[in-house]
Amino acid sequence: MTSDEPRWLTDEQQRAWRQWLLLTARLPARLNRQLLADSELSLPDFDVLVHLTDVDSGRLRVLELGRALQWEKSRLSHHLTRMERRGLVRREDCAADGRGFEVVVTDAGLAALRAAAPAHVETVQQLVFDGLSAAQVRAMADIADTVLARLGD
Amino acid sequence: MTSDEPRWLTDEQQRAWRQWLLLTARLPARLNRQLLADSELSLPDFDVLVHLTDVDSGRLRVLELGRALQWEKSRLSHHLTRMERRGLVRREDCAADGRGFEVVVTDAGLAALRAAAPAHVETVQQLVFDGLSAAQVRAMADIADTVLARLGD
DNA sequence: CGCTTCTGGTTGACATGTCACCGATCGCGG
DNA sequence: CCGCGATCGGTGACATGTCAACCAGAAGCG
Repeated sequence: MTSDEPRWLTDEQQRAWRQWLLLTARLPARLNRQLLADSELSLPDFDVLVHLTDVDSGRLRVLELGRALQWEKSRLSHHLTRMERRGLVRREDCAADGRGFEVVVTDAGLAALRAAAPAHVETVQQLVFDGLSAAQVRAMADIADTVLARLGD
Repeated sequence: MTSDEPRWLTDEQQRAWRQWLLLTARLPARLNRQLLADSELSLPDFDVLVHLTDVDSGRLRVLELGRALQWEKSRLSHHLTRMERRGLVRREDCAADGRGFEVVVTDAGLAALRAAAPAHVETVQQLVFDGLSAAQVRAMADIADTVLARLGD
């Protein structure tokens, strides 16, 4: 038996896979370009600020933020350093745990987010949701859920 | 009328969107890690080699390769330089057009691709397709087609 | 032919992301 | 209280990706 023969993709799968690869490369690139052109924020900056402002306090432990974004800690650390240098967020010592820090949105960060959001959301609407039926949106969420579950954590 | 009020995402859309963002961040990262662990290739390397070996001659104009991958030309140029340094591909002058180059897979590149492919395909199967129904695979392709069409080109 | 413009591709500076490793603190068992 | 592994987070070196500027050959046009 050739039981160790790889399970190659069927034509259907191959087509879906290649299209998906193209999409995951091009859509974020496009959104990033739109954000940079219309605001002071990059797409990663935007993500960080969205998650921070999701919470009332506008303040999150680095670890919590990392969990929400699902970023590696070193990536997050580097990015926070860059955002801190630009005055978008601030690190503050954490009273409860001497090792940790809390990340706080600054006024400038909040202002930048508010300025960037409308055009960004409109772009997402136009590029993605305007073309999809409600059923497709559900399918998209289901597919993402399924695969994310297989990725673990 | 507040006709310039941004069209915020509905809850359904918001959920689908956030899951999709997570997926597009984490799945490529995972695939890249698997490739690097099990072979000499990164995910971008793999993409380049797949497209090159798609053609019988194993040789493509830089421009053609760029179109197939949908990469920016400078990204492709940088990446080819790195791959050339590692002996995976070779640039050759193009007879038909003095400005252009042809990219050729080397024996080492071909060997690396053949060595990396089985484990990579198996990983894609396990993480993605084993969890999805045939209908979901079709939905995935349709969604990708639709959004790619809206991205233009 | 000679001039301009367009095109294929490269380069350098810089932003982003990853890996491997470090250092401090916490928390728990002895 | 001490010791020690686990946890929180940062750092440096490096790979990857982007933007803008550039250069050489091609192509159109007088």
